[in-house]
Amino acid sequence: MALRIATWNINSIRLRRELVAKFLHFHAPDVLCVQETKVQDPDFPHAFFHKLGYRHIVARGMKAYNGVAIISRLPLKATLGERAGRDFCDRQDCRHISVKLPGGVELHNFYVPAGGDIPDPAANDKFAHKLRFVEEMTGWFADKAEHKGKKMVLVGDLNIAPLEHDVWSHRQLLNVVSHTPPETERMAALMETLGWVDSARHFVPADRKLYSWWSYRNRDWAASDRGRRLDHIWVTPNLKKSLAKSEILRAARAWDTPSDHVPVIVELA
DNA sequence: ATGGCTTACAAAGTAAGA
Repeated sequence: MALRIATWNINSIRLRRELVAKFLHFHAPDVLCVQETKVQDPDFPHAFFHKLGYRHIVARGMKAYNGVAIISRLPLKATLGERAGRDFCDRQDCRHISVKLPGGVELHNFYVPAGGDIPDPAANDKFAHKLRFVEEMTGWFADKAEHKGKKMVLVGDLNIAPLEHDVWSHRQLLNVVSHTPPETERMAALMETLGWVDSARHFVPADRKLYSWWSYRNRDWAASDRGRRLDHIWVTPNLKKSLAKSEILRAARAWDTPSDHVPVIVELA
């Protein structure tokens, strides 16, 4: 039996719930992880997704900013207690939520801080926060006692484009937040912890351009195609042989009133 | 020319995204 997992930075779940419905209808993931829901938990549109057959929802949101949720047609088990997620950098800013899926796969949904404009932790607190956040993720996943032997999937808007061809111009973006060496080096260290497998690059060679985000500010995003791959689905090595398919839904960037991110999907056999 | 746009919010201009 196949398991389809998707991730999508939705940039307001209330504003774009019809777009999510369209995605669920045509792409039928079993589980959808969303980021930037921008809604407090009591206001999450549970009933809307229940009617679409997605009756299992865990959400962790706050007013105006951030927020993550897992929308599923399979039963979910919370693994981290009441709040369903872990706090990073001593902030309760709703950037992580995790559940266990039927069959035992543990799923982690992250919204890593964007990091602001200036790629210097001394001059920019947001960039410092981003680096610390990834370091703390690394420390946590490096704790073998907690994670040993588990089948795990890590998804989300990680806000880092790690490889040369995960951005439209490696040379021009080396000093732009999302593709700087301090970020990509930390992401590599995070991947090392459990030997995480980058599912999109498992199917697409490293020398092919691959993006999941295009700025709103571009006049014609498709023509200029100045994208970055900021959204990821990683699996632990014990799931590598189950990887059956990967898709980045570029077409969703052209949907009416789109998010600036598009859905990323993985299928596990 | 990467910021030209988009979102939320004790609503007119901020803050934030990345």
